[in-house]
Amino acid sequence: MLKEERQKFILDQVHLHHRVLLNDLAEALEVSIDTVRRDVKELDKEKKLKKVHGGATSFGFMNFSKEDGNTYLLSKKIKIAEKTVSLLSEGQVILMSGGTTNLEVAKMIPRKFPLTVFTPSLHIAVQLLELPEVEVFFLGGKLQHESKFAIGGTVVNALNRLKVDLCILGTGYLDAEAGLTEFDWEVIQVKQAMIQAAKRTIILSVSDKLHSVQKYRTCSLTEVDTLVTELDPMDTKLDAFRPFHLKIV
Amino acid sequence: MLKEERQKFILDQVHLHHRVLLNDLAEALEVSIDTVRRDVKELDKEKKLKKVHGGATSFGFMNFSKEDGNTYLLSKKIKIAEKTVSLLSEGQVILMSGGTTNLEVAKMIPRKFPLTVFTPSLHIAVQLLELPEVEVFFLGGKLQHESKFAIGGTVVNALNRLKVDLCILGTGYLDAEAGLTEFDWEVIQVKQAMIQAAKRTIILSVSDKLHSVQKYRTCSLTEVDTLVTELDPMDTKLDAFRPFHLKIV
DNA sequence: ATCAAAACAGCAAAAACTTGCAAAAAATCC
DNA sequence: GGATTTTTTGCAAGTTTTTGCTGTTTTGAT
Repeated sequence: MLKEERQKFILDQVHLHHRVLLNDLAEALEVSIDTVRRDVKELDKEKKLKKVHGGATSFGFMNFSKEDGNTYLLSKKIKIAEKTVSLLSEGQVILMSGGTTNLEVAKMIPRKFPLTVFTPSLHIAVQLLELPEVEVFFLGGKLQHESKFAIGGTVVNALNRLKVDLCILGTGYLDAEAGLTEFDWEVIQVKQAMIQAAKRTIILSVSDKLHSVQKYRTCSLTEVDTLVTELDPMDTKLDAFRPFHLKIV
Repeated sequence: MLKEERQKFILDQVHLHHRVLLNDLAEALEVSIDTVRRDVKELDKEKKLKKVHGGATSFGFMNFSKEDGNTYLLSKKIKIAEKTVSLLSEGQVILMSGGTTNLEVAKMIPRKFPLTVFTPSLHIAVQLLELPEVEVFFLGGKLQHESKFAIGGTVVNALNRLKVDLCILGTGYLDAEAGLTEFDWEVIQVKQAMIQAAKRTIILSVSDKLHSVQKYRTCSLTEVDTLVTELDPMDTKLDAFRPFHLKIV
């Protein structure tokens, strides 16, 4: 294998997952950790990535720069993604909806973490296919143009015949009274079926979206098992959600 | 063997695989490693490729642009795509398989050309979603990691319940005797179901793939209605395919 | 403060590269 | 055609690069 190939692989991985561990790289590339270390050092010198203790990250990652509001939001989502991934177990069969937060979860899953994932989201599917140990099943149906999300009877029917360990709902607006709400009725149908098909449901929400209500209701908070935000679980902003039997992470 | 031929071969290999090892070249060309080294050094000086330790890479190798610098093949595929699009009618319901040639077709469809497309290929689906007038239905199933193509019983079942105007088969190897062949058995199953579900079938093939045979057979040429290549329909290279009731475009 | 993991520095073996050179092949000239 | 020049090719000796391993130091988390 050429050094250039190795470095390209490393760069691809960094861009794909925001961060990588040297150990994982060494194993994936079948070279010693020293070689990977040297490669990363070089790439760092060329400003292609940022070397950190134990691994490497892409630029803009963990950059809490105030000027760029987007990176700020991104870091919140990454925080959520980290928490979410830590809730997964190897070999689980899970459902994942769409949304950028869920996309971060997909990016954060370790390279050799066996999993079976069903999803109606094109973006999620594409991202997950980067992971060799993840079996990806796409829930086919009519695709929405902007969201790249599959909707319609086909999806719901497929979900009705499914029983999985876990459902991870990405997007969505959250409110203690109104529960989980959406502005798209078609998406509601799919998400409801997803919740039904799963033993446990996790919802991910950046704190900005808490206490906001949309047109249609997906479910009440009692149907949800776990809530993941970027906040400390003890944060007072989350008090409104404590009356439900939620595990707050 | 002439030096010129050798260097042409080297360039072809680099363009095809984006990288080559000097050792492989020396073996393939049956010359000493020094000769290859000198050739590569020359080509590097002429900026035709980039010499690296142990081999050579094409330019843009490190640019993670994904789009290959396979320009000569690409131009053929674009030619095919143009011809194919001209065969479509507004409002048709069609099936599209995967492959880079079909991807060019998807890129070539005019922005306001109403169409309904069913596909098991992630790449094709993503591309088609750029077109506001195209309704995209994804045939869900288990996704292959490299090809991003949905396979398995779910796909085949969905196809069995479908009846569309047209099926456009992208990849695949073509031979007058052997018919349409593939190296992946799972993909065969899906393609066969696609052909069954369509009234008419068009196959796209760059002339390089004509007269090549793979392990498994998708169908015979009698089941196909139209063959699109980048060649002139009267080209003698296509003579072998005329005995069938094909429309050659 | 402690301890395990990660980084570093130095070293040695293997692979790749360079240079110089001579034989072989090709081109040129008479 | 034959001699001569030029180019090309393969080989050998010496140099550089790459890589994995050793032991040591640093780092980060508890």
